[in-house]
Parts: sequence; C-alpha cells; structure tokens
Amino acid sequence: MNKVAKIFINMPIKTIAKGYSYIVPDQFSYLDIGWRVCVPFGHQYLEGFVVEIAFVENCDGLKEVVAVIDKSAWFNQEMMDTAKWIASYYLCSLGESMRLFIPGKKSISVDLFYEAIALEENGINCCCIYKYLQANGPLNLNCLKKYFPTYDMEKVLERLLSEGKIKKVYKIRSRAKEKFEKFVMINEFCDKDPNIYLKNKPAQLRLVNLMLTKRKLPRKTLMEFSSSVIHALEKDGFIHVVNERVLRDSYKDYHFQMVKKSLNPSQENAIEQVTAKICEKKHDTFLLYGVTGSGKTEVYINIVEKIRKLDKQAIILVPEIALASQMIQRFKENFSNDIVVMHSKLSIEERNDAIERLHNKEVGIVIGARSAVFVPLDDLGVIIIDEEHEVSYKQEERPYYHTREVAKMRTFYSNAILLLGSATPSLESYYKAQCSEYKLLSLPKRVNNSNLPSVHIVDMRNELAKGKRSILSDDLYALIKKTLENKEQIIILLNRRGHSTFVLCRECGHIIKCNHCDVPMVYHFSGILRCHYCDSVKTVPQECPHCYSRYIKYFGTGTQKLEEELYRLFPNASVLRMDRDTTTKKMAYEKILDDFRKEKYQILLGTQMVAKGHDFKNVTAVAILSIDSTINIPDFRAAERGFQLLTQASGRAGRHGNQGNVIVQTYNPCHYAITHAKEHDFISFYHEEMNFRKILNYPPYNQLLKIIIFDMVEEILIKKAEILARKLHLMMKSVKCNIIGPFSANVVKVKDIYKMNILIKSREMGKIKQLLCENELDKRKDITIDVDPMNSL
DNA sequence: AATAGTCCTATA
DNA sequence: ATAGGACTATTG
Repeated sequence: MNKVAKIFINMPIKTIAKGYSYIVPDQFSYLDIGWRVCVPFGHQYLEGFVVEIAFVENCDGLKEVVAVIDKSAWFNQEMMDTAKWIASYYLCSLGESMRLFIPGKKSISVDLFYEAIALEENGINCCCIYKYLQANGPLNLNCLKKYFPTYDMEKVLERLLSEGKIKKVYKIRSRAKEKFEKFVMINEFCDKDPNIYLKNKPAQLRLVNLMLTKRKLPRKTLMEFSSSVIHALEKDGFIHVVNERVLRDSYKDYHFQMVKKSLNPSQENAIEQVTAKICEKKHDTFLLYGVTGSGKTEVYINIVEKIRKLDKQAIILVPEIALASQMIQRFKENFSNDIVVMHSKLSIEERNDAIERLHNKEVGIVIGARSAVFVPLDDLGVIIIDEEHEVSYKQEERPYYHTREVAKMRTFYSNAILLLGSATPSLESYYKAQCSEYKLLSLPKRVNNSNLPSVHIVDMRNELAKGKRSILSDDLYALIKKTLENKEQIIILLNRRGHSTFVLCRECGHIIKCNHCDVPMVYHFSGILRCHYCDSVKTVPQECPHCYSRYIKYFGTGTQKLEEELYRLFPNASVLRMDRDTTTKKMAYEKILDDFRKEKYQILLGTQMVAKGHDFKNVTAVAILSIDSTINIPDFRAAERGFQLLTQASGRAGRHGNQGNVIVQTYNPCHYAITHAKEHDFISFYHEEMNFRKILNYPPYNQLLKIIIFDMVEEILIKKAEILARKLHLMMKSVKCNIIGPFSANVVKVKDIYKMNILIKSREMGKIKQLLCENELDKRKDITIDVDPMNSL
C-alpha cells in the first residue's frame, strides 16, 4: 500500500478546479491534511496543499511530493472548511481559496539552476560555459548571463541540455525568511569577581556590570563596546554571545499607558449579551449598532478580554490600514503586547513572524485589514469587524469574497462569536438583525456627554446664483475661520485626489482621456496627467489633440488644488493632505494621523480615508465637499453609501464634549440620504431605502450575481455578451430570477480591455450558481463571476 | 500561471 | 531553410 496525497496547487486560476494525486515518500510519512508541500506540476515545481490522504495499491504515473514546507499543518479543520465554502460559494477553485490563507499568496519560490553532468571524456572539448558550471556548481540563468554577457545564453543552455551535458536542478526558497540577531548574555555560573579581575579594563568592567543587571541585551544596543571588548569577556567566561531568532514587529515600540474606561449601561448590556453566548461556546452573530462616538471600541475591548481569559484568540478587522493605528493604540492601552498587526503593507517576512507569534501563543490578538480574516489560528474565539458596512471588505479581485461572510463561516466552524460593529450598518446586516438572524445590540448615546454634531447643509446652487465659483462656500469659509480662531481642528473631505479632475479644450470640448482606459485623465501637481485606473501618465499637451486649439483649461477640484486654495485663503493655517498619493510609504498613514492628533496641523484634508472611524479630541468641525459625486452614481447602493459617508464623516466632529459642526455642500439638498444624515436618523433612512430595494428587487430582498464579460475588441464583446445573455435566459428557465443586460460596465474600457455586465437577481442563487457551473461558465477565461457584487455597474 | 510544443510567417 | 512569434494544450 502506498500513501497518496490529494493536493490542490497554489495557483491563481480557476480552470484547475481539481486535486492531483501524489505519492507520499516514506521520509514524509507524517504528512496529513492541511500541510503545505512542494510538488512537481507540469514542467515546474509549485506549492500545493494536501486536502486528502488515501492508501492505494496501484499508483502508476503518480509523481512524488518533493518537499514539505512547514513543521506542522498550515490549515486546521476550520480553515479547510472555510476554504471549501469560499470555493463553492464564490465559484473558484479550492487552490484559489486556500491560497488566501497564505501571507503574500505563496510561501515558496522555486529557482531553476543548471548543473554540469560529469562526462566520461572529462569535458575537455566542451565550451567554456560547461567548464564554468563544472567549476562553480549549479548556477541560475542570471548568474551565467552576468559572467558571459556576449553569449545567447538561452540557446547555449538549450543545446547543452539536449546534448545531455547539463541538467536542470531546482532549489526551493522559503519566503518566510527567519531573522537572526546577536544577543550578549551574562554567564550565569561565572564565579570570577569582575571588580578584581577587570580592575584595569574599564570598558570591560562597565559592560559586565551592565550585563549583571540586564542579563541579556541585543548586540546592536551595545555599539559603544567594540568587538574586542566582547571577545575578551567571552574568552574570560563572563559573557557569551548567541545568535537567536527574532520575530519582526514594526509596532512593538508602540507603548501606551493602561487606560480603563468606565462603561455606560448600554455598553454593559451589549457586553453582557455577548459574554453569555461566549460562555455557551456556541457560534452566534451580533450586530453592534452604535452611533458615532458611542464607545464601540470599548465594547470590543471588553469582549476580547473575556475571550483572552478563556485562552482563545481574537481577530479585529478594520476596513483599511489607515484605521488600524487607532485601533492598535486603544488595544495596546488594554492588552499591552498581546497584539500583532497584519496588513498588506507589511513585508511578507513580518507577516510570517506575526503568524509565528500567534502560533506559539506568544500573542492572542490580531488587528488587521481585510486579509487578516485569513490568519491561521487554533483557538479562534471571536472575530470583530469594525465599520462592517465598508465596501472595502469586499475583495476586488478573484476570488471576490466578502470579509464578513468569510468571518461568518470561520466563526461558525469554530464555534466562535462574530461581532459586527457600525454606526451605519449595511442594509443587509440590519435587515438580518430585524429578522433575528443576527442579535442586535444598540448604543444610542455618545460617551463623554457629547452631543451628535449639528449638520448644516449648504445649497451650492445658491452660491452659484450669488456668482461664487469657489469650491468653498461662504458658510464653510466662516466655519474654517471660526475653528482656526478657537484653536480647534477641522477635517475636510474631498473625494477626488489629484489637482484638477479633468482637462478640457475650450474650443471643441475635447476631454483628454487615457490611451488605455475610457476615463478622463487627472491633472497632478507635478505637471503630469495621470490615469487613476491604470496609473499611466502623459504630459499636458500644448494644444488640443483634436482641434489643435491652444485653449486648454483645467476643471474640477481635487485634493491638491484644494490644498493650494486653503493655503491661499488661510495663510497662517497648517494643512495636512491625506490621500493615496501621500500614503504610499510603509508607515505614512500612522505618521499623518499621529501628526494631526498631536495638533501639528489644524486642517486635515483628504479623500474618504479621512472620514472613517478616527477619533481626534480637538476636531470640532467637518466639511464634506463631494457628496454629490457619491449620491449621483446610478447604482442601487449610491444612497446607502452617501448616507454612510455623511454620517461617518460628521461623526468625527465634537466627540469629546465640544459641540461639533458639520457642513455639507451639495446641489441636491433634498436628497433623502442627506436629509436623514442631517438628523442622524439611521432608522428612518433604513426604512425609506428598504422601500426602494423592495420595489426594485435589490438586496437584501434578493441576492445579486454579476457576470462580467471581457474582450479587447468592442464589437466582438457586444456580440459575445448578447449571445451569453440569450444562453442565460434559456439556462435559467426553471429558476425564478431576473436577468438584466448586457449593459456597458461603469468604466467601459480599463487597460485596453472592454467590459460588459449581466446582472442576475434571484432568491435562489444556489440553483443559479449550480447551473452556471454545469454549463462551465465559471471556467471561461473571458468571464468573471462576482457573487454578491457591491455595485450593479 | 508557466512551460513546452505546434504551427505559421517573414526573411535572407 | 529557419528563426522568431503567436497560439495552444497540459499540468498527477
């Protein structure tokens, strides 16, 4: 009998939706389900995941597992079950869903080397490359090219391979590189008296005395001592130096004082209800609906405390990295070093070290963005999703999973608690709470005796009638002025980065568009035009490329232009800009938010990343300049997103006792998203919006599935889409559903690829998915299927 | 996704 | 005759 493992290959493609069998050689007989291995696949060596073990008599034609990656299984049962659920729910292969659990998507890279084969005739007549390989051992292509730049190396190697003079060898390289550091340690059993023995060696004596108190110190903190001092002491037996593995952590120096806040009755009630469920050790989902500034984080902290007492682990998710730093601070105030941070801006090595920390139980709390929902944990107790309504929880590339649903399944399979928190819950979640599928917990009042801010709506049509063309209304100007005079801070939200949002010819109306995408290019500060979809750049043309006129003008205001304008109007104020252009570096978010928190700046200006979840003591004013661009999108979620953005942004004002003031500039002052947000009335907004959803059959009354079709050629795409739509209508005859489209996607062309959509609404999405799979539409290369899409465009 | 094999065309 | 490019089949 031979041990055989069924393995899914770590590959980001949907067409390989099956496992492959490999022989488990005796040296790896301990292999089991959930392990990561390296296997030969086709003409390469790749990472694979063991999903089944079998013992079979005949294994002809099977290849062997060539390497095992870890010292234990990466996937436990709960992770395996979740991966399987993702594959079936979001219609992807198990390989695709399992690789989500791997930091950096793959854990090994395999490098190709060429090795000389020993030849009988001693290789005298062989070329210099063969001789070089013979002398230096296996080398890779780049290395050979460097030494022999004049050769056509691919050709030479091909010839040598076919002549049987060299062979290919593969070296597996782990991407989880361990970091080692030197530590100086005191020798515990040294009985020499340093004061006598080192009387005439002041530097050595100083170091020994330091070591006698500290016992162990990193070598790099002792740079004042030369290595001869260290060596001498080592030789005399006072100290020794060890090379020890260290686990990287960019956040380890974040230390805060322990803070314990008192709780109000609604917070206590929420904690009590969740605690009761924790004690039952059963899965359940709670929706914590608490107005902005109502102390949701305090509830999270108390629940995590309960979980940690039971020695279980917790995942806390925030919608983007910008919000992590605040959550980290609050948690560090309570849990000190029991925390690791996990997000995609960290290096892969650091992420692996964080997982190692969780693995060896050194820490029990993970704070992170979307991808942190996949951290491997053995004793998952709770997943908390803060700002659960945020669209950034939906993955925008294959597989198109929603973090909330993944968390739901992980907590379900591990009998853990899922806690969703928001001041503006998604309609789906609030609806589920109404149907008792989730348990609703409410925090109706702000803490710190603060009132919700007063919201003032400025009708920009009146400004225009007054002849004002500036992006800042008179009222907003006055609010900024007053806030600055009071030495308070203001946040300004403008949801467009760059300088001018489009460039237009005044003679013919031609708008400069990207060569590869069907969108206007945005003028950036440095004098270039940039496409916000593909990042390609152009210089600003001197004349219109269409009519050769020289009347080229910039229109629309982005964050860069507004920054200029604010400096012009308030020359004494300091303005801090936060958008994707200023936050590319590793700790840029933390730095910007920290500077603002320390009141080095009075005005924080930025895209929607300034609106979410931040808690600044001295912010009393908030301005929202671009709500119309959100509300006017022809999508079923536009109003919901507008309401959320307004409520969340307003919620930054006056959280610590001061009265907050919010200004909303709009051309649609009567829009229900704006009027309800002005009154901070989520419930009324919910009911009004639910009416629309019901009439138009949108979620949460129906499920949605979006089919996106691609092609390089527009005409072919249109034909293909029509054929597909007809096919879908036939296919779905037996299922109650609505098929809408094909219609052009929101952006018709991105990176030279045209897109069209077909939308399916149904309450029986399971059947629809089954039919799509039976007809192998999920395997088609020119189609992607987005289950539960965030928009219909 | 990545590779190796297949087919086809431009070209000296 | 052939090198290089586009395209395709295949992965245990």
